[in-house]
Amino acid sequence: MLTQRQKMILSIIVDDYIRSAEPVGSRTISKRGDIGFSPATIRNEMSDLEEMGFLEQPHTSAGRIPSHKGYRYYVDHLIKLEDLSRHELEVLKSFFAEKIQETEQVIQQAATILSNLTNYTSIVLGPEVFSATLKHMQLVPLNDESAVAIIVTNTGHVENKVVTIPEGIPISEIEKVVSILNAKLVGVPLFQLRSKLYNEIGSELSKYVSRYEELIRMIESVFENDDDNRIFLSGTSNMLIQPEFRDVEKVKSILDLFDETHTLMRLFSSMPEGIQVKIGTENSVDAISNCSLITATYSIEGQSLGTIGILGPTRMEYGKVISLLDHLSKDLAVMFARWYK
Amino acid sequence: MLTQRQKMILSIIVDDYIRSAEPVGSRTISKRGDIGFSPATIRNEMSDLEEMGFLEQPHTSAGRIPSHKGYRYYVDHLIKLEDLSRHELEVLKSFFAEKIQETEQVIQQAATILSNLTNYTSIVLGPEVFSATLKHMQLVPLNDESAVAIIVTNTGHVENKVVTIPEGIPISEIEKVVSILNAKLVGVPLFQLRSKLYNEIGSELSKYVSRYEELIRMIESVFENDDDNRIFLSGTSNMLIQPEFRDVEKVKSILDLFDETHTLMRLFSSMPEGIQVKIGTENSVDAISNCSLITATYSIEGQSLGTIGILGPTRMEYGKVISLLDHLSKDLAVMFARWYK
DNA sequence: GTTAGCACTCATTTAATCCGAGTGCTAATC
DNA sequence: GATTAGCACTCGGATTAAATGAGTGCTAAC
Repeated sequence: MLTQRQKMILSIIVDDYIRSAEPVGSRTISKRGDIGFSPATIRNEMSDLEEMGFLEQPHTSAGRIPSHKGYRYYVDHLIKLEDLSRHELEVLKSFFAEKIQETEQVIQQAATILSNLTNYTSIVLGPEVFSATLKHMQLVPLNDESAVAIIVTNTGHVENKVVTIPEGIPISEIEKVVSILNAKLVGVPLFQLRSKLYNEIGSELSKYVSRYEELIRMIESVFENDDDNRIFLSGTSNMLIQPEFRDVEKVKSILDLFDETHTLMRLFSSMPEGIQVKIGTENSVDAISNCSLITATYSIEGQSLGTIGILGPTRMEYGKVISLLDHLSKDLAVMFARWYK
Repeated sequence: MLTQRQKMILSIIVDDYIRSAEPVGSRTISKRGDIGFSPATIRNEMSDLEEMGFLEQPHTSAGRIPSHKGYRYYVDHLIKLEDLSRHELEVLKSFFAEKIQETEQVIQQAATILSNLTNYTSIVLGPEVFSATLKHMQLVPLNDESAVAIIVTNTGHVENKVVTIPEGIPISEIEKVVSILNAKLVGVPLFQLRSKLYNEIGSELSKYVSRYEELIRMIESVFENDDDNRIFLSGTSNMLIQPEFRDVEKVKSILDLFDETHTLMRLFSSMPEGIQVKIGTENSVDAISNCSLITATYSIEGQSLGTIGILGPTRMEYGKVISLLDHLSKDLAVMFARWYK
């Protein structure tokens, strides 16, 4: 357990280092008006803090910087959440004042706003389409072999896929199937579609349509939604303005990661609900072991829809970013709730 | 007009500099087996070439590097197009062997392949949807106020947009409009839709539907397609591996550009047909004044559909990249031609 | 026209030195 | 016992100086 004074010193070091990116020395701390201890005292405390693993020293004659453990303690116990600035509130307000109808646009914009306000990289995972329910489905034949299958959800989201029509099945038959499906499946959440398709619809179809298995397999392929384009990045180049990444070698692997949508998806969809702070190696992805990732989920009625997040150096403005994510995620939740009503 | 020997020397300098990124000296050139002139002679020629503006010297005691004008002359007169390597052919072949049905996926993959094979950044503009013709349109009501409008083209492309339904117009009426539109507009190229809508359809509609102007305005908004998501990048971080961009300051503005989809769209859609090479400041965009951009359009029956391109340092492997783009653009053209048949 | 020779230039590398921020320890002080 | 003043010590970074060497331009000879 840390003494009050140790906490205060740790807190000052973290704050100072976040601001300046320079190791913090005992004199600097001592000179702060509200301290009232000499550098020597501070040094003793810092030495203890280092021994306990909260601080480290880049080299003997440098000041101290927080270790991962130090950041963790700071985030868990010492952090002061900052209120949003007038400007930030302004930006958020005007964002939600706009009447946007496209989910994709909203998400893209949210990402842009986050990266602009923080000067870090933002990563936003759009609302999961799975929990939406089927509003309408349709098949538009393109030619003899293929057709576009279209699914519309109650949230206004449209998924489409080009499918190959099983040979020798007349269009009329397919249309019959689609109209049966529409009658049976409208209102069903997408994630239940596949099981319903097999369990309840299959037998039903067999009455009206020959060779329904092939058709079902075709339709099933439509329901396999690809999540990959749910993810949006903004401010990727902000990574470069951080002094710790001034060296090209060190950013390269991070920027490479940004190209790997799939890894990002995996990383993000594994984030638990609420606000999460992952510091350095707490992240499962190697490329960002020198970064911190803060995420917040937005949800409707306890059901998490998607995730917004900020990636920056471990030396990140935790207080500010957490407040911002908290605020925005709640606003997004409200907005989607109204939207999906 | 350059003498044969000057051309040879310029060519060697460009090739060597492209390979090594180091200024090329007279001794290096002289030592090449097939030259047969002493360094002194080469120096005289280089001095002349510099005076003519084809070469420049980073500083007095350094070798020469090609100027923009030098690269231009090289590309216009000296370039040796390289045949694709076995490996490159292999990759392209297996790409086109896959049966992919989604335009978006094809384009994304094409971008990935380009950046992987070249180690530069690739930028790909997907097929213009404008030249496709309308296959089907539909309106799916979500609730009393809004609906999803869906357009399917003969190429299997689906555009959708959430629209607000003008107050007090019953669904039945809207459905009537849509069915009229379907009857009249199927087969019309998308770029003609808006004019047709006003000139031919307007008067027709007025017979059946009251307050058709509002409806037309609503439908028109659906036809305003946003091009912004036609563009795909890959290998953006490859910019960092170029020695000329080892300095973070210099890449920052380029990476920033990659976030500005809109500028990229403008840049790309202004590219003329065929293969284009823009060297350094020939590019209208400031951020890439130290880069070269090579683009190739792919087209069906003389009608250009989209553009594939490679962005790299001016010190780019022109011969290799041009061959690759040429090859891939033609393959894409064939593929889409068959696809759209 | 070509080339050998030579003086000259200048970025880059290496080494030597200095500087100062910061530490750890000890002894004196509160 | 906690705090602090004092001091020797450490070490990265900046500064300077010298050495290196790749490359040039010019001139005179071939």
